[in-house]
Order: sequence, then C-alpha cells, then structure tokens
Amino acid sequence: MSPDQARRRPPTAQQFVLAELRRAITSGRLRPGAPIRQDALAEELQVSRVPLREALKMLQGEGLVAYEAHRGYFVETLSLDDLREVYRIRELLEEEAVRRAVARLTDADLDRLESAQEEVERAAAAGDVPAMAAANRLFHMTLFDRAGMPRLARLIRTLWDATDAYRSMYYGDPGNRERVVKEHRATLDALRRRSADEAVTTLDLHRAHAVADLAPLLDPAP
Amino acid sequence: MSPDQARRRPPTAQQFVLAELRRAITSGRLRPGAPIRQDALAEELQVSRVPLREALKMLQGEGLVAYEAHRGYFVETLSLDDLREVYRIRELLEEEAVRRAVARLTDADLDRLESAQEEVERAAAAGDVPAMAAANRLFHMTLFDRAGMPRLARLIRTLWDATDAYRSMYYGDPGNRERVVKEHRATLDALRRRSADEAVTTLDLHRAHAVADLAPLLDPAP
DNA sequence: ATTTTCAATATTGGATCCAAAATACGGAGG
DNA sequence: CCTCCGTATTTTGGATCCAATATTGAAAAT
Repeated sequence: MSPDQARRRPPTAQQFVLAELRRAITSGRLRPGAPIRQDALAEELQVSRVPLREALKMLQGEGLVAYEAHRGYFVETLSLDDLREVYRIRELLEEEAVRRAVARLTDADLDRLESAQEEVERAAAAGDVPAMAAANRLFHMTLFDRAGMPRLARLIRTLWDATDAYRSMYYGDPGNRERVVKEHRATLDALRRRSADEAVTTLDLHRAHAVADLAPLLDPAP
Repeated sequence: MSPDQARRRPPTAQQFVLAELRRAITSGRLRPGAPIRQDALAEELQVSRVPLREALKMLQGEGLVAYEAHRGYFVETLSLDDLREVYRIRELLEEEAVRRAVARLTDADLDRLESAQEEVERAAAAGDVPAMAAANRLFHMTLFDRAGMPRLARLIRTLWDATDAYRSMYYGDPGNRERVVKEHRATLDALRRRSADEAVTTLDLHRAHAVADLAPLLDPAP
C-alpha cells in the first residue's frame, strides 16, 4: 500500500500568483477600484502573464476582481448595498453551518477554536492587523468547516474574502478589535454549552456590528 | 449625449469558449468525470489553448469542472451527498430570494413568469429536453432576479448550473416533466396571490422531488 | 475656450513555442 | 503471471511573440 494516497504535486506558478494576489487585495495593498496592470504585476512576481491571467480569472469568479473585456481587471469595489447583501447572505449560510457544526463539535474542535481565539486576542492586543485578520478567519472557518458541508464552507469563505479589503480598515480601530474579541468569547461560550441558538445569535450580532461600523467608510452609491 | 453609454465591445474568444463549454457540460455531451483534453477541445472550437484555459478556470470556480495540478481538468462529478448539499444551500438562498421578490413583484413580472411557464409547458409536451431545461431555468431566474440582490441571484444560478448535467437525465422522463409543469403552476399561483410562504413551500417541494428522483441515478459514494 | 480628429502609445487578447510533469508502454526480473 | 523499473509519448504549465483594442495627447476646427 502506498504511503500517501494523494500524491504531492509540484507547486505551480499560478497557485503562487493566486495566493500573492489574494494577499495584495485583501490586505489593501491593491486598493479597491485600482486597475491591475498585468505586465507590471507579472514582472513583480517574476512570472509571465499567462499564470497571472489564470489567477485573475479565478479571483473574478470569487468576486475579488472585476473584469471588462479589452480593458482588463480591476480590484472590486463594494457599495454599501453590496456589503449589506454579502453580509445578509452570510447570515443565511452561516446559520446553517453553525447549527450543523454544533451538532458535531468534539472537545478537540473546541480546543482548536480556543487556540485560534487566543491568537486573535494576542494579535488584537498587539495591534497586528494582518495577524488578527488571519486568526479571525481561522476561528470562523474552523467552526464552519465542522458543518461537514464543504461547498457551504467554501461559499462562506468566498463571501468572507470578498470584504477583506474593508475588514482591514475595521481592525485598524482598537475599540473594534476589543469588541471582536469579546464577541468571539460569547460565541465560544455558546459553543461550549452546545447552544446552537445562542451561537447563531452572537454571530448575527457580530456581523451586524461590523456592517454598522463599515457603513460610514463606504460611498453610499458608487 | 452618446446613444449607448455602455459601449458594445467586440466579442472575445474566451466568452465564446465559455458558453460552448458550459453547454457541452450541462447538456451532458461531456460526461461527468471525463477528462478535458485541451488540445482536442481547442482544435474543435478553433481557438488556441489560452482562452480555453481561462474559460476552464472560470468553470472551476463555478464548480462545473475539477482541476488537478499537472493532470488537468475533469467534468465535475457529484456524489449523492454533494447533490443534497447543493439543494440544501439552494433551499436557504432561494427562500430569501423568493421572499424579497414577492415583495417587489409587478404585474409585468408576473406576465414574464407566465410566458416563461408557457414555454416550459410547450417544451415539456414536445419532449424537447434542452428547451425545457432552458425555459425552466429562465422561469426560476426571472423570479430570483426580482429579489434585487444580484449576488444572491448569481450564487443561485451557479448552484443551479452545477447540477445541470444531471437535470437533463431527470427531464428525460415524461412523468417528471409533467410534475415540474404542475409544480410551477402551483408556484405561479402563489406568486399571483403574493403569498411568499406558499411560494417558498411549493418550491421546497419542487426541489425535494427532484432530489428524490435524482438520487437513484447517482452513485452512493464515489 | 471647447470640441473633434487622428495619430502615437499602452494594454489586453490570442497563438505559438518550449519546458516540465504525468501517463503509457515494454522489457527484465521475480 | 505479476511486479518493478526505465524509456517513449502524451499532456499540461509557462514564456514569448504578434495582433487587436483601448487610451492618451496633440493638433485642428468650430
């Protein structure tokens, strides 16, 4: 019997490019609305335009970049309405994910959530915004992955990433960081008690606060 | 003032390829699980592999094809669990879409739904499976588009298309076609009465029947 | 001053070519 | 007969080159 069934494949340039682009966009280094110049980016990443374009096509499908034929790719901009819509859809999907996850949560899962949360707290205290964003994402996705619905988890992940460029602004404020920490604690407590209802409620509040705080940062109708 | 604000752009090969590929997969001409040979397909479509690969990357994002590095693209296969998951997610999203749509439905919208339904009935009676699939899709999407949530509508559309290869089998049976027609009628009646609850219920039933009938056609755990 | 035209430039779209990896094949050995 | 191993072939991944389109800028006309 072969030692690893799913054989390790050599990394491809497009995977590297995809990861780099994602970081550049979600971190805000590429600003919303900015055109993406393929030649410049390709040179910066030391690859040709082919894998870059393939990565862009993926990001287009995920809604991170917009595409116009013969004009190229642009970092997607979200209107306030768009933001509200994304969060509303997440509300629908995450409720399902949380309910399923709670029914299957093991103590080991709770330990993983606890350590993710500790990392969130560490990053929040240190004011390390990128680390906080990463840890926060890990916390939520660890939970959602436990639902045993991979497509649902992937959809939530995609919606999550679609607002990452704005999330970074949100974490810039220490007060917001503190509140995120507190709300995670409330969710984690509910999960420990296996209370799906409470977990859903705390997460809904969590999201509502985020929308309320992000709203003023966005143009009313671009 | 210019006559058309959004200027018509020349069509790109990748758009053509994307549409062709979608048809080939959803119609079942490319069977689930089949490898997609880029050279052969490119030659058949009279384009180079570059636009083909970009189209494949989009379809990968939509879940119509699976990708393995250095092995290429394959038409996505759905297990029974996958199918159930897709339909469950649709249930969540479509409920929201229907409720919002009902609140905004105009008489003109109802007329459009009526004519879409008439086309479904014509195709069903004639046993024209592709026409029925197209008309059926139009009926549902016309409704969902009225929700005024473009991202939600796009998600539903994507989930819908992900099972199209199997839907064609389903429509092969005259009895199934008849039932679809009846269930659409029930939904349309509910919409005319502006009863969101009933519309949601009839659509839930509609979906449940489809899953029940498709289940035997799928491998239990591929 | 404003608008229009038209050439020059920049940028994207697509085709071809080469490199790298996986698969298929065939022979040697058990 | 089956397994293992090495080579040939096929297929994908990526780079480069050329064509098509959009953008920019300056000159000319109103």
